[in-house]
Amino acid sequence: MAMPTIYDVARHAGVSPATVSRVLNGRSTVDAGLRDRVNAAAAQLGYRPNSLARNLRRSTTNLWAVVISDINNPFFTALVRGVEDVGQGLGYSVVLCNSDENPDKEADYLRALLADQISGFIVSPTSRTENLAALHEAGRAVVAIDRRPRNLAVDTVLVDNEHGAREATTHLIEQGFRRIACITGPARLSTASRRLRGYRSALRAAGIEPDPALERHADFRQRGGYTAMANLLAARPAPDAVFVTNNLMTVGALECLADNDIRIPDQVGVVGFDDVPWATFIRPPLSTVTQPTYELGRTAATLLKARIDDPDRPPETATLHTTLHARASSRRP
Amino acid sequence: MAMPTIYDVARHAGVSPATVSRVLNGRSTVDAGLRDRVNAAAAQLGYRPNSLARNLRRSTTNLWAVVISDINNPFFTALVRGVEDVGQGLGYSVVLCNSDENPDKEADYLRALLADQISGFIVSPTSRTENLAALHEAGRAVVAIDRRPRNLAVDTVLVDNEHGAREATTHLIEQGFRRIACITGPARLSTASRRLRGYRSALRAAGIEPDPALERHADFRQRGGYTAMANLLAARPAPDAVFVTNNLMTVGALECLADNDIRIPDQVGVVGFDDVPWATFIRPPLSTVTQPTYELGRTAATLLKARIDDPDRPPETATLHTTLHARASSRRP
DNA sequence: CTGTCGCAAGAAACCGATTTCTCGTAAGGT
DNA sequence: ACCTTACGAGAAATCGGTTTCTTGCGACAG
Repeated sequence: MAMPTIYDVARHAGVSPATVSRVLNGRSTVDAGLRDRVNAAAAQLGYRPNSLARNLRRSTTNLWAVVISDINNPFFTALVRGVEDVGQGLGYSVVLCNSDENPDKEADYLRALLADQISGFIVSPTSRTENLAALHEAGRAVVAIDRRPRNLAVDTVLVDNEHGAREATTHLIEQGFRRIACITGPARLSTASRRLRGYRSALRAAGIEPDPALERHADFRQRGGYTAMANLLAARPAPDAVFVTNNLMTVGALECLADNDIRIPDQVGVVGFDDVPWATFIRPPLSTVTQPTYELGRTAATLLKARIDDPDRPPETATLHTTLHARASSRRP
Repeated sequence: MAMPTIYDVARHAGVSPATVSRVLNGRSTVDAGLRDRVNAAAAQLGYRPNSLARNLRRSTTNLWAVVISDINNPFFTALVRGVEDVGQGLGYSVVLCNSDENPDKEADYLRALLADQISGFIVSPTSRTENLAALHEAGRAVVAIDRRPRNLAVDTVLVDNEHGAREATTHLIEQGFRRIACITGPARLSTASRRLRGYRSALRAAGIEPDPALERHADFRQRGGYTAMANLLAARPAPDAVFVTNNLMTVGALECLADNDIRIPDQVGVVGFDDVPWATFIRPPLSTVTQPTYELGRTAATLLKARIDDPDRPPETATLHTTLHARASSRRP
């Protein structure tokens, strides 16, 4: 019932607890005979070290916290999976927290976790940088993911948002679309503004002046995408294509187009950012800019480990690349 | 830089650490003047108790572990969110583990977590019950979710799988479909077998003898659903409808039908188990049996708390209800 | 033969809280 | 006025490990 302690093992092997600790951690040379006796005793009793006690003494833990902004978004869950797989391999467990894009909730979580001796943080930061800055100043290992925190030099993992957006928009232009709209996220998030910038720069490169009447900021969720699309449909002259900068908003936009019996791509061409599992089998198949989500998580975890091992290394930004999958939703007949 | 300890607060307030502890936990009566001084000192120093030390002394933690079998499945992530929201309200953090439907990986996780003084476990068990049984025998609070563990009396949260499946199948029959196929999950999982049983019982109730040639066991993933569907299409006479018992396999089945240019519901009617965000806007809209996923998580968390507070209460099984959303994919023209 | 050095292993301190034990003071009863 | 009782608050033990300090033994050099 009660777990055996290191004292039980010591007594059982006829040595001191210090020696047991030394054997189990392999830090110091111990007589081979004693070592075997300790190992045998530990095995026999089914001893497992109490990590609370160990971590209290070492003042660290084997926990990582991942704070994401929307647990309902498959983008973030795939990312968590990447983090988890790497962490697991290195002996860390992952605590998952969902900030819901709410800076106060994020602050609550981080404040609580700060007291928990968590050894590393991977955060998709909300707009308010102070939360992350506080962690960083407290000397904790921090990696920002998906979004670039303003005015804060921490390790960061991003995708090349501007390039991805430019590629998507250029593709629409090449297909002959001219009045191309863009539904992007909250202006305060770098992800949203970079993608918007890429969209605009593609238009300009093709000699089309970006029209503010065709740009919408929504909330990166399904509902917001629906509303923004409905809103765009009322614009005159109406857009003939739309570039939607995340997966959930793309779902909303498609739902809106379906509700209004608008044919894709004849009446409106569509390209979405982020992959979705059903992109290929809906009719028409959906064109997407896919991100290496799982790899983003793995990269963040790797950077976090490097930061923990060497807190003084200069901060690094890893930028991964997106891939355009052009399918029928953006193809001019 | 270094976090202040209870000794710092005590010194600052001119009292003993014991008194600080008493004030902060509100367990005992303390002179109002001292109380205010302690609170002021704690606030001024920004004191947060070190949870490692607290938990070591109390020999418990404020951590819950949720072990799910597929983090890529939105069903499980919605569920985790329900757990997390309740846990957060009660002061628990949630550690997320992904067993990937692999009993060995599950065993590794649970063994590691057992040493971590985790105070509660919510697990969607793989087929091997021993892992869960070990936890239970070690006296830990455990709640099984989504699947009923064989031969193990622990708190369990389920949906009424048999009823949901019967309702879906009956609906297909009422719409005039006759050769109704079923793609279900691994036979060893109660979820899969119960849904299959509900399907069969609906057929029998309508005077149709279940045909083994129309039943397929796959792996609850997209790929498996695709293969099973392809396989079913080769059956002679071919099925005129299919009931798919989870969301990811439904995606695979739909993909397969699309690849083979099979019209839904004219050639094959479709009903899926589990909701998906895009059910309403694909053409035709997808009929689904939805589960109250978020509520499942909340219920599991509530049961877990009750179990932690009273380890001796008799095990309880909560069964939540599914809802059939009949849409165009299952409607005979 | 003796003094020094190295090293293995036990003893004890420590991490930072909570909780039990102890003591002193004030209140209340006779 | 004195003795008992209650209670508030400090001292010290405790949780279970790790790490530093100390000790004792054997080896080796002078």
